[in-house]
Amino acid sequence: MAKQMTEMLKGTLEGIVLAILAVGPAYGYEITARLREQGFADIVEGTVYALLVRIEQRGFVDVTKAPSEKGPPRKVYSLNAAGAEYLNEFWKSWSFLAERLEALRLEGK
Amino acid sequence: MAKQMTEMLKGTLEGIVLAILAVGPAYGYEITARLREQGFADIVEGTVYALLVRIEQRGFVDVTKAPSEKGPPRKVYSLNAAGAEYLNEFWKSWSFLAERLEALRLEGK
DNA sequence: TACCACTAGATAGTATCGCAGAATAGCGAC
DNA sequence: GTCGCTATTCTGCGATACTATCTAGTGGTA
Repeated sequence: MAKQMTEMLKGTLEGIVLAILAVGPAYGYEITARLREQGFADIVEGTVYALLVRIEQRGFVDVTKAPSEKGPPRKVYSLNAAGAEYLNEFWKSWSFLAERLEALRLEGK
Repeated sequence: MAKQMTEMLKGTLEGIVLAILAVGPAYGYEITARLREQGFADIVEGTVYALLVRIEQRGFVDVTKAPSEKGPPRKVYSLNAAGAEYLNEFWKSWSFLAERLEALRLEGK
């Protein structure tokens, strides 16, 4: 993927993962796989796990353990109230940015 | 500013500045002022100057000096062919991200 | 003179992402 | 029963970009 994507993801990936969790609880491995399916082919697992640790420490998600058929137990994350509010702020920031960029794109041609 | 914006700007601010330069040549102080007018109130000048140095070193802009009525001479940046192409790639990355996020936002409610 | 607006830059600090690899845990084959 | 495979999580280092704050030079004005 374009190297620009790497930098663009900083700050947005967090929102993306929170948005995924807003749809329903999920665990790290699953989230990574879902991102890959949706076209974020180059997102490394380590990145997702680190992000999950961060949002857990900031209290945006609740965590439960669930057994897996194969492999270590899954850590299932679900968005809580604080996380939902933070996600809402994220959407505001994103909307602002997207509007500004759309305006610039039109202006440029 | 929401702290989210700071991280979100990484990778996008570069595209924003290039898009501004696509409209017409401009110098650093002017670009900063224009960003502030457009709602990016908290972007500090040092950020813009550092960014301009980067895109100059990567060969995306041509630079000329122009005298100022008040103050030191202006460094006027204008987008060249390489910069235009890079900006085009930026728009592609941005479009992809914006589409994915829009889909997620709809899915979430 | 002193201050303000304009213009450019430098330094140190912080946060996020990529990469590579280790660690853990269950299941089937041999 | 141990070897290997898959699923799942975690960790440490390096690269990059933005912020905050400061330095510094020019010219007009009170």
